[in-house]
Amino acid sequence: MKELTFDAENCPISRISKVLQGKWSMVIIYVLSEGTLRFSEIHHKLPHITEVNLTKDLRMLEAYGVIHREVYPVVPPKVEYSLTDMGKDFLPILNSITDWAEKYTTK
Amino acid sequence: MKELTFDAENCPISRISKVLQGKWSMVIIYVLSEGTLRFSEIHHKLPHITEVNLTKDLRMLEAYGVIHREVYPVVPPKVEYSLTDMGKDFLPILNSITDWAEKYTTK
DNA sequence: CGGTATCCTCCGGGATACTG
DNA sequence: CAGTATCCCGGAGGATACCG
Repeated sequence: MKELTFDAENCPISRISKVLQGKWSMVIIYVLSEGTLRFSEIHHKLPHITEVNLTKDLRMLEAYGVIHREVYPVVPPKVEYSLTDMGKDFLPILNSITDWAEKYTTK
Repeated sequence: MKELTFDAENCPISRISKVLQGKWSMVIIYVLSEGTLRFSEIHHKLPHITEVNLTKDLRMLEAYGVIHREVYPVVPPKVEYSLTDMGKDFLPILNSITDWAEKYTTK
């Protein structure tokens, strides 16, 4: 493995950990893996997260460049979320994590 | 991708997310990737984490089966930490995450 | 429809000091 | 050496209500 320092500046793990630390980050990425979704569609798939926190997490993922937010200036409002290339590149990792978790954890 | 439900009971992502949510979890796994380490050695490699939280995280990782804690009944105390098979299986994932973070984030 | 505003609680995580 | 014991604080995340 590569040699790393363990501060947020130089360590890629520390740098990206904020994204993965969110309770809902990975699940949001997962539901967006199937394609573009509107805010309400995401919320419908993830009813356990509140609108406040869904908004917060979506903005955070957007800030990190994982997802793209497209606003259509229509009435009623229409906003679509989709994975960026960065987000799509995370999908195989997410699959690995899922497999790993399934192998070693039990219901 | 597989079909999942998104509660901690049935969704492997949700089930394992606690492990990855910890600020230091992944870095601890990383430093243990090179081999067995004593408490003080881990702490030396990760000086930014307090002993309290290092202890807490180590116990959590142990509870999830990611690391093994071996206590030697000697004076002064000697405790060694190492990765379990589950922990070792996570290393390629950790590498992927590191590469992904390096590719898309900047210092 | 896609959010905000507000309030509240819990706990992750830091700082410091102490111990078997 | 390998932790505990306390104290403290910010912020994650939930609940509810409201808005352009």
